[in-house]
Amino acid sequence: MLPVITVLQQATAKAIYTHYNVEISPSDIQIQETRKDFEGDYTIVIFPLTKHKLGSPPQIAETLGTLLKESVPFVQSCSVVQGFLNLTFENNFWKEFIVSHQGIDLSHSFFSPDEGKGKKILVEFCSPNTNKPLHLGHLRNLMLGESVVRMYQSLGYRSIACCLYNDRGIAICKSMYAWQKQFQGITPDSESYAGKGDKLIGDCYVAFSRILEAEVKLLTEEKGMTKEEAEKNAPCMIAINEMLIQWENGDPAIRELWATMNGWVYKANNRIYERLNIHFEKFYFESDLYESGRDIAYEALEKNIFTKREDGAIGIDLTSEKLDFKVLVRSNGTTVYMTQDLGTADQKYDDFQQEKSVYVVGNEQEYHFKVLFLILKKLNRAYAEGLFHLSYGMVNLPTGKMKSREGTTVEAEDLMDEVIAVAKENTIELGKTEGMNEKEIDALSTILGLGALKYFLLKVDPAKNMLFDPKESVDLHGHTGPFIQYAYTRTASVKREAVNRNIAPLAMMDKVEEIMHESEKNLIKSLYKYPSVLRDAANTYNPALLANYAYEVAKDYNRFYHDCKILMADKPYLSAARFAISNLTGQTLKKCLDILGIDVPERM
RNA sequence: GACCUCGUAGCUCAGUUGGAUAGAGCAACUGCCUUCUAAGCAGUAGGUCACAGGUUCGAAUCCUGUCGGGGUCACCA
Repeated sequence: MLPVITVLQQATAKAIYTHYNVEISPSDIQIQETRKDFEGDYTIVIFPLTKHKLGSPPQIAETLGTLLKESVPFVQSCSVVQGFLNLTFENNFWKEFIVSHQGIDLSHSFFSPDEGKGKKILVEFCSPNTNKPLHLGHLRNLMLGESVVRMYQSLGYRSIACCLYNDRGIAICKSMYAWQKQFQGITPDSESYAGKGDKLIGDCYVAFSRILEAEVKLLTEEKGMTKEEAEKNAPCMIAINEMLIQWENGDPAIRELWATMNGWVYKANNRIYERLNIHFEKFYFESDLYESGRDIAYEALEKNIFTKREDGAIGIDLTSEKLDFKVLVRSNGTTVYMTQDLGTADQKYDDFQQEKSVYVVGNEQEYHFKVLFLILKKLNRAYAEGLFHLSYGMVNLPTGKMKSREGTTVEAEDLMDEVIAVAKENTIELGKTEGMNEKEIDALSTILGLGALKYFLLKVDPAKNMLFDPKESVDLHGHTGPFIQYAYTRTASVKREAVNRNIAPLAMMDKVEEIMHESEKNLIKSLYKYPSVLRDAANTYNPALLANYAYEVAKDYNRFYHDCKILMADKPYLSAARFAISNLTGQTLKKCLDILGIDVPERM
């Protein structure tokens, strides 16, 4: 079944051709949903056609309206308001949609079109350092990445979630050094850490900053050094640089400490991924890949794609692209961050031969990825066309920016615990927990709390910076995850109740005039849009589109629920129709939330 | 300084490739549970779409400039 908009575009283009003998591409016909204050379902915008000299807008609209009524079976009537041709569909069109989709589950092609079948997409996200705990920013990243994975899965793609650990380098050495100095013998299992190795590492990292501060203070005050000199010459800085060299030389003791401490972070992060219901299929490690681009650089130099500067540095001149000369191998022979990215990109393609490859990384790295993708294109990589940087904005707090050095970060897991606790409080307060045991209450609170948090992060356009208000993020009313979850539980409740009432399926011969209450029709129209919303959201890598759509459906359902008796309607066919609509709503909401990584309860 | 990006109701955000009278939620006020879950529904109030020009049948949307927020401009990651 073609989407209505496509059908109408084609029919309109054809009508214009037969009547005016003017050829217009169907995709140039502007069609939109009719605004609420006007009569109609879809509207053709006539103004753009005036440039083909077909007459005045009202004339064209009248003519096309008449022709469309004849050629498109489901167009019942039309009205012309200025340059807009409003089309009203036969109620049968909407009923047909409900009849043919009643009782479908999430594996139905309506929810899971297979247009991406045989294609692969790789999504890299989270990409944490191993020297501090995941924070609020990572949560936004995680939710975006996971949603993109699931959107493409729903389109039939083989969708692969991967995560690149930045597990080596000077920052890691800082935590290691501080542990040696101040945390000897302390492990995640020590009393104050309750198994949370990421917190221990984070504390080490902060401790290093303190050590450095103290040493710098000493050097500036007693030896009269400048701040820069002091930072360079502080004993702890000398020590970590030494440590980095030892690491690179494979010093067993250093490597062992490194592996142990990273292990603490992996364990903690894995627990968080698990709690968020996020599953990475593949982990990459910087420690395996950090030199992997060097060969590519030399190879490119041979092919004259890269050049050697007078000072010996190898890189690529991008001034013709209005960018700078980008160094990829330093004059001392070492590689830079982007060199590693070249190697990693090849590695990914070797592993998966994907058509599309997405990097979910904050917008501060836009320039980096612009250059990286351009270089890969110039290197003629087969996968270069499928690269996409899903760039997202910062998450700010009401108190200002998060800064790890100032301790104003919000740690991911603390936040998760908090939203769950608040959800629990609210649930109990509302008296919704009657008949539930403690375990069930906790399970529900988790679904609601995390649902609120996840939805809060996903409803905002990824491109934009957002403000994270902790109070708002645990809200259960209004434009929130729990609001949508609640609408779902209503559909579930109706379904349970239906068993007692012998609701027959809706049949095509059932009367239609009466089943088109306004709030009923609005809901059906919203449900109908699901596949095109999914496509838009996937094509633009924007889960917010789906998040806002789910809210719209939930709102429409709540109005429908309020206005129309579902199981207790006057006529059996009314109940049948409404029950079918209710069920399709339930599945749609469940599917949308699932793509957003949000669970639904069956009652709340 | 150069480049990128954002600026919509008191606050947080929607607003399709330019289309009709710019929409939600929160906060405030008012109604609605004897009925499938009121974590809901309905209503009131709230706007110079930062500002100034331009493009055109038509601009929150496109162009130019100004102001303001954020970001990036490494042989850092």
